[in-house]
Amino acid sequence: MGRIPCCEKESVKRGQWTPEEDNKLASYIAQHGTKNWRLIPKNAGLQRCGKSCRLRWTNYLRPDLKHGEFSEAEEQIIVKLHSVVGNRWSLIAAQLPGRTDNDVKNHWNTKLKKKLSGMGIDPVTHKPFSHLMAEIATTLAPPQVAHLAEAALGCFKDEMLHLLTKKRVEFSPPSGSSAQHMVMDPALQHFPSEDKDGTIQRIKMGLSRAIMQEPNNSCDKSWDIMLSSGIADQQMDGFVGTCGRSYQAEAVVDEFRYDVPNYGNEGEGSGWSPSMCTAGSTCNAVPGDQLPGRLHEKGDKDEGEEDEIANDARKGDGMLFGSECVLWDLPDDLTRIPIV
DNA sequence: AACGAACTCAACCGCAGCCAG
DNA sequence: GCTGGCTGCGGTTGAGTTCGT
Repeated sequence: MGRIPCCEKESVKRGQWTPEEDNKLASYIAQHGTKNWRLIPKNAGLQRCGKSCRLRWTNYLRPDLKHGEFSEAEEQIIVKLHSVVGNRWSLIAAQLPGRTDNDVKNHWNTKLKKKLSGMGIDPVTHKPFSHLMAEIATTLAPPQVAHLAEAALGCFKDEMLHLLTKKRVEFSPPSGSSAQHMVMDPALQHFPSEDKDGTIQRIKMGLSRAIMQEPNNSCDKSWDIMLSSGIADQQMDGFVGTCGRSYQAEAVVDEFRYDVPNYGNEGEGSGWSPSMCTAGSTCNAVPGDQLPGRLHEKGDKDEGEEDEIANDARKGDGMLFGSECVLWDLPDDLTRIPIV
């Protein structure tokens, strides 16, 4: 037994609302309120489905709605809340007076997701991509890696493709860098980079290769995933290097950033908050320890040791230091990946 | 100037949860 | 406790607009 439809599809109008329809709906609701959406179109003299009326009212006609650009403060709130509650748009919108869940959802999908991706942060987990790559390559046995890699590929594919196809980066390792010693599998160098299928194939092959390799140098492996998949030289703009391989590509990070007072990006963007870290992530930042996207390992290092590693990282231009791997041209505390 | 690609956002769809009977 | 109807929610679509070549 199927559900009865909310209205007869043949007799209802669909698509854009006209000003006349808006007027009818708004004036009816002003008089009678929003009780029983099924009856509203009938009583208001509209050839619309009740659901359509409700949507029109809640997303557009409600007098308390704010129209226009999202402010930076609103964007910060969305990012912070999304890192905690995920795609619970109505919950997020409830914290933004005058904004609807549809507004928030659209803004996230069209703007904020791309901004985060451009910063090298996975908009799903709010962790740096590099951290996720490292997790894939280091923490699991090959059969599990295969599954996780497949899942991750699904999550990132769109962002990767977007960046890959939007802007091709000329890739020239700085002279004297260890990058010059890097050998790339020739078989992987000839994928047609503008072809989406080719791109997907490259990504998949890179992941497959990483899975097949011995897990003796996990940091190299995470690099190889990106390198052999063709991501590193085309898409990973702003990638400074990893594990003894140092590169400098054109930074793609735009005006939006997790800004950190006293942290090298002074004066840009607005404040970082530990709440931007995903719930359940490795982030254990506390107020006063405001480091962007930092991969906090509770109790893994004492302060002196941390400082030492941080200094080493600064000196070393993206090398492998002790048990951590510096992956991104972002503030170094953001990018240090503890190697499991 | 023309055309195609990319982007935006209003609207739709279908599922899930809630609640009254 | 079960059923049916209503509402809310999140994902998706597509028309209109803007941008790039």
